[in-house]
Amino acid sequence: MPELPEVQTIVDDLNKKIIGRKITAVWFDAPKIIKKPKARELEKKIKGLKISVVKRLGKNILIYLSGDNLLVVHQKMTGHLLVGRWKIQKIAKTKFKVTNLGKGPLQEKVNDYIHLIFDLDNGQQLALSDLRKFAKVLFGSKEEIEKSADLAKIGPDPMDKNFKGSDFIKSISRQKRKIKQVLLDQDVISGIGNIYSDEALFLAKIHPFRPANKIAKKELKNLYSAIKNVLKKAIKLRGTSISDFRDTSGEAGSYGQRRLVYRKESQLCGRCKTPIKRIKMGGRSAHFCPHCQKL
DNA sequence: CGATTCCCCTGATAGC
DNA sequence: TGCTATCAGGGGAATC
Repeated sequence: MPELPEVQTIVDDLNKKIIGRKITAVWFDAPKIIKKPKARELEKKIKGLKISVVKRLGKNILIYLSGDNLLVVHQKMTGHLLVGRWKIQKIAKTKFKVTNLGKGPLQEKVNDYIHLIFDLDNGQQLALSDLRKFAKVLFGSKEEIEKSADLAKIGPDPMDKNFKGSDFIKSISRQKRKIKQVLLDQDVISGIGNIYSDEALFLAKIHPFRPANKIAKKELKNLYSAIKNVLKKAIKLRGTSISDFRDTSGEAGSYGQRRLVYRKESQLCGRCKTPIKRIKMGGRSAHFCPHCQKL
């Protein structure tokens, strides 16, 4: 599932591939993914706009367009932004078959779940694939979208140079909730999801269920470094593809092979050889070493 | 305030 | 074989 490193990989790709391109047409077959405005309206308004720059805000992909417009994509769990060329065939009243015209990894089944395509003025296309249809698309004036509830509350970015250890300690230590939950809260700190919260807590030797306000300053400092280090490493390796993440060319990332605890239940801890445990909290699962990570 | 539950959706997997 | 039930999971909303 795309978290900060995966989203950063997409943003970096897009900045190489689609800057300066004009959107010439829009196709969609799952209008519910487009939350704002209505799909038809988005189609009408976005045609002719030129892509100026792509940024990341938490796990959101921000595609800035001419005329001070902004297109936002949140990939949620199974969303993929892809650049390529596809052929669309109507196979029933509301059913379509999307086939990749290029070669390479995009031949995979990711094509079966493409629900939104932007035609670009160089013959390329920007496509949104999403098996679960949880992805979210927003479009409007830069001002309106940036101020919208979806983006306005998003907390500081752990990769931001201005986000200091002292800020992290301050915002975390006043929370009573379990530390894992706090790390997943996008309003407290943005970009971290299930994978990297497990990895960072393992590195910092903190049990995922420990109340955030019961963690010593020194441990929080370690956690701060752990988060930065693991995200940095994952960005370098272009993300984790344990689930189904792919970059804009359909290529997998390789952090998954280096992961320490995430989805490694009953495998042995790399530090102490204790079997890794998996426990549920709410609807999510936490993976950790019951020996190294103290409650 | 915090904690829990449901919902969105669909492929994979387990049980019968 | 083929059906049904359950689960995963980001994030928002509703409820306790």
